[in-house]
Amino acid sequence: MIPTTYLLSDTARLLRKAFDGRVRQLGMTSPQARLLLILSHSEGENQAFYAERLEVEPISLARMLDRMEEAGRVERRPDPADRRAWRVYLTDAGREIIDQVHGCLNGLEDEMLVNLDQAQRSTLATLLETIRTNLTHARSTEVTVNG
Amino acid sequence: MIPTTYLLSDTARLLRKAFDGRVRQLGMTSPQARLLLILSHSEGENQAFYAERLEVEPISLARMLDRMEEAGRVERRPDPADRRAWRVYLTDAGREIIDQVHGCLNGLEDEMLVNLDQAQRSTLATLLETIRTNLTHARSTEVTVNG
DNA sequence: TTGACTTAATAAGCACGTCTATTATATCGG
DNA sequence: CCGATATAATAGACGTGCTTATTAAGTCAA
Repeated sequence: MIPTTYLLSDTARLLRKAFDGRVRQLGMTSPQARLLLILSHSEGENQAFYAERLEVEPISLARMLDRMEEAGRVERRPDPADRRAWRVYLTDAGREIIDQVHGCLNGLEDEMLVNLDQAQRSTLATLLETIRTNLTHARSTEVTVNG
Repeated sequence: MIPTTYLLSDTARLLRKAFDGRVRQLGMTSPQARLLLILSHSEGENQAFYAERLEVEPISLARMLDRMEEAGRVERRPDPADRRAWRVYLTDAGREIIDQVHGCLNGLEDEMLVNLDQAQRSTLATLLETIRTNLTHARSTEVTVNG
């Protein structure tokens, strides 16, 4: 019997691998692709905003931006109201590949959920949401398990 | 609506974080902890065996072993029948913390699955298994090596 | 035996994530 | 205004994973 912890992290690793394989042809990695999608809906915020959205540390986001800026997909512009902060924008080149990223993501989702009907898919989503909530609150709340 | 791909990778990241936090007190990381558990059941195999078990590349396993050997938890011994290979063993120090690692893992699993009854837990396991299988066979986009 | 192929392990270099520490700037209380 | 505190971003060091390439050794066929 495989512990659910292993099962979950294994599955996620395979997912990341599969997504990496797809978006690699676009010259990017999966976290970068995801940031691009977020930018396509919420452009012009500061780095802390995107770090929060991706649920990574600000420094991790900063490193990613360095590489994506170098690749010419995004650009930092100084925040006119806060000299500490940068505002992040898509470049034209970045904007042009958004559709392809969407294509990769949709294709992967289809592939991943093959053999699962609509009911199973929504059950899965619900279960994962619960676990995510459990893990998010794992630090603050000590919960006892009964039966 | 959050794509299931995101939901899954988010949840896994939180899980990894939570496990890291637990085993950190034992001076190790979650992949190291997992390798230790595998070793406690299957000791004395070569590196390729453990890489396969962890489903990582041999080089990733080698780097992990470097650090764990340095930490005095495992040791490499030359394979008497194959001068290319090393056989991997737990040290006494490594063996002594196995129980604590088990404790971390069980505690995490409980925490993660709070609010899910037995039926939901087994549904989750089944769904994740299906997805894992889907992703394992999702080599269509991958460059084929052997035709 | 020789030569081709495979396999075990490692090296180099990169992406991504963490932690801790640091710099610069905002903000808030007195 | 000033000092304490908080926030935005970055630097350094590290662990884990990948790809690609290399070395050494085993294997198998001619």
